[in-house]
Amino acid sequence: MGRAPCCEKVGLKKGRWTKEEDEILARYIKEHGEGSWRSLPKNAGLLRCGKSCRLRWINYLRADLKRGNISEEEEEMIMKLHATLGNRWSLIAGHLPGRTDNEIKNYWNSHLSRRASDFRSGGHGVVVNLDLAKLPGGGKRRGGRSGHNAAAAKGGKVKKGKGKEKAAEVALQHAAKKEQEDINAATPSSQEQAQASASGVTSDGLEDGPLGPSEEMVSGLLDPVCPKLETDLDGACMDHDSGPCMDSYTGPCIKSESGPSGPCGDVAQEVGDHHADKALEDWDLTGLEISVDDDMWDSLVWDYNDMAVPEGGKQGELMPDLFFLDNM
DNA sequence: AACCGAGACAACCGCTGGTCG
DNA sequence: GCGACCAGCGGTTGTCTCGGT
Repeated sequence: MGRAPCCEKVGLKKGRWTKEEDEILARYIKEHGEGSWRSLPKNAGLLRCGKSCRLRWINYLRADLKRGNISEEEEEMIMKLHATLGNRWSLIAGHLPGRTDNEIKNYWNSHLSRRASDFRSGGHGVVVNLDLAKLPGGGKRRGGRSGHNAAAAKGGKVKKGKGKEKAAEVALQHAAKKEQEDINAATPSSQEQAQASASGVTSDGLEDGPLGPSEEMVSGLLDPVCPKLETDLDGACMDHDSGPCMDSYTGPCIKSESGPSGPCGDVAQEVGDHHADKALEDWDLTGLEISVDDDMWDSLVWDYNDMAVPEGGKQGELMPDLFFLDNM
């Protein structure tokens, strides 16, 4: 059967919005506020679907939107956030005031993904494929409104985001820190990198754990409340029985790879620099009810490619810091 | 000047999760 | 507990613009 369409499509206008329609919509929202998108077009006298109105408002008419080119800082931020969040454009957009998910998504698809792809295809750095589909909730589409968003929709202004956004925030904080630390650090030799590569952080043969990590666990790792990893590991890397490398990486980033199941779900991170000795001092598992032996690691899929530094190339050229895996 | 292809961006579509009756 | 409704998300498609031939 399928569900009924979200709105009667008969007689509804599609395609580009006219200036008049924009004015009507903007005026109506100014008077009545956002929300009730389903009834909005009817009440406002627009021959548009509620969804269309919402999209138009969010992506174009909102007063707080920043128009114009994406700055280098914003671009870098997008790259970083994408490394952490994958194609979660709304979360990424949440960290870029005045930018919409649609805008960022378009920008990524037309600019950054190619850059990242080009960089990767040049054999630069290491690719770590983190299969978010293996994470509960991680690989799934995050449609729907969250509870707090629902609350907001009911009238209250509730700050968006919980675990994943927090994760992004912390990741960025650490990225900034790491960037400062790493920027002067000696670039490890290819040999060192090869050693790092040989440390066992590979994906083949990895068995999926019976249960993946809970979203709370993953978020918890990056949660500012208890983010610090502390480890008694001597080595920089956890082997793949115990989990992904917890070392500090810097390097170029990032590619989103489409799997057979579609574009979302996989985040491939290009990791160039492998600071075998830096590692873990910043991380503290204290307070997290997990251990490095936890099953959660088993469901992460790692795919190391080439560790070689591009000839004459500088690692970190494209993306000087990588933090998600650092934090893991 | 006309055509064509690529790039950029706006909008649509299908699906999802949360809420509510 | 269930289903309908709703808002939101991300992928995809459509349209416009611009540069090259």
